[in-house]
Amino acid sequence: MKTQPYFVNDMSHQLAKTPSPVLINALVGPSRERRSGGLVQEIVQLLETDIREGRWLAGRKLPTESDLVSRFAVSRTVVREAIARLQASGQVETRHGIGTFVSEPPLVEPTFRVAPEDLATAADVVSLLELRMSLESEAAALAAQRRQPNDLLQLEQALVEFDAAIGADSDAVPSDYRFHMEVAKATGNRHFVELMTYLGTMIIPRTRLKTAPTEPQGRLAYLRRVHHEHLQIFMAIQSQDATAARAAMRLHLSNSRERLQRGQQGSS
Amino acid sequence: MKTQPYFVNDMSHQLAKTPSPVLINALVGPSRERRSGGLVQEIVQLLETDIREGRWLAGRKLPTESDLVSRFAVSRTVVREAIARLQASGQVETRHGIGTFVSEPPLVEPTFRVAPEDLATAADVVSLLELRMSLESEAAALAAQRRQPNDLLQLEQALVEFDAAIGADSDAVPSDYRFHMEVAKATGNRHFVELMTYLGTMIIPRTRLKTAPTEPQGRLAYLRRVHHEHLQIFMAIQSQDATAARAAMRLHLSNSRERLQRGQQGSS
DNA sequence: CAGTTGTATGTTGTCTGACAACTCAGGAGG
DNA sequence: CCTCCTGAGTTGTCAGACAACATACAACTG
Repeated sequence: MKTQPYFVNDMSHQLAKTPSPVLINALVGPSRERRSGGLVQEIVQLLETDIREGRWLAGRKLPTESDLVSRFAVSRTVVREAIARLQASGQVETRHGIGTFVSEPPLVEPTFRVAPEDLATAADVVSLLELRMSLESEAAALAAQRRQPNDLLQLEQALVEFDAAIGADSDAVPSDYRFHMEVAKATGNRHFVELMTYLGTMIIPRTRLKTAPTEPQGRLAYLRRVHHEHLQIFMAIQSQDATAARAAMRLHLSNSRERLQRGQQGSS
Repeated sequence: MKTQPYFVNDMSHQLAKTPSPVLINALVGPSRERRSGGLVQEIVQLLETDIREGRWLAGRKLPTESDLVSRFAVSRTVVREAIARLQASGQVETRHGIGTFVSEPPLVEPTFRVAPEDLATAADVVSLLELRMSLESEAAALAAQRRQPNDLLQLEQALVEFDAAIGADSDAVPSDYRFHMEVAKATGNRHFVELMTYLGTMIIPRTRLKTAPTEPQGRLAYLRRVHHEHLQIFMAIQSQDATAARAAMRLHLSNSRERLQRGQQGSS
């Protein structure tokens, strides 16, 4: 205890300001006794709840910075950083020389998502595969009815690509994926494409894990079968036979499902 | 010109500090000649691009605040507010007494969404309806295979509800929606339920607009037909006839589509 | 009287300097 | 060897000042 740490001795100002956080905590409630995670965080939460509960509606609302300073008994620095956080999260908007305004609530768009945790077990993947079956078999039927010349071209190219990937012993998953995407595109309905794209990004990483540990000749036979099934789908689409296309796609995917359920492979 | 405006005369400190923003702009390039939207904003953008382009990867990375102060020739206030913004948007994370760290990229979860703008025309709604057809016809088939006793109960209840709504001349859309949801639930596959829920929130507001302006007796006949179609679906599910369930649902929805395309009504 | 200009006031933006709290590494002392 | 203390580095908070911007209103001008 020979030397006091650097600058401690003059405590006068500290005595003047220490009450502040305590005061806040008293107002907030007995919950956060000691500062946890910073003063700014506290202020942010207070302001957020005020906004969320509509105490200040959209429009010219927030008190001035100096108001907040005296209300919360913190320095302007803290108030400003808190406001900066609110700005960054889009809850308020401040205009130089005028004030800070509550912005319209972002109106959280509902979306369809599959949580990655929901793909942990094989059963999870199967249930997603069922969704794909419903989607893709109908897509195949629509594609058969509506395919344009260019669609056929793209499909053919995807088939060639897949075949080449088999021969080159390279990764066939991308070409596989592409074929299915081309079918979706051939429907002429954007929604099929977009939903397939989403499901693809969700599933692909999984399948790769499972296709890896397979003996070469087993893999080859498997890929040939997949290619053959793709071919059936393609021919049905080419001849504009919606029913056949639907059936071929359904067969293809239900084969995948069986393989997956047997715990072997999981590509589409 | 008797009194100078408030505090102008002493320019000494101003001369000392004015160079800073200019200096920044010189470094950044000739683009933003005059300050536009605040210094903080500038720094935030600079830091963001540095992060996005991986100049500092995840881990202990960001220079200290005083480093940034001298690098950008701005005050620590600005640097701190810039960092506060980055924190709020989750790009960095700072630990008291240690430093500021680039956090793992938020890994923007891909999602499936239908932009409201994409539901403007009747054709848009039809293309979404096609998605529903693919989804729900398969859902009906799966429901027929797997329905539990409780599922049948719920379906029945939805039918009764719909029938009551017809008689009471009240809004039948919710009960209609409920029936379709119950079918999805009966699949035992969460994904069908969730996707249907999403599509429902997306579509419902539209259909309501179109079903409103209809003459009463036309409305009655229409609802009776819908009810009958629902009944067909229910019976197929009850008797575990997957094929019939699929067909009935397909018929139901393609009827809806035709009505919609004729520009008459748009309920499911 | 009407329109413009100047002024006062209030607001947010930025700068500066100081101190406080926290963390870690390294050395003194057991 | 282990423990504790110290010191240096870093972020957190405070306080006060000045700058830039916006608005209302009085004063001036035609």
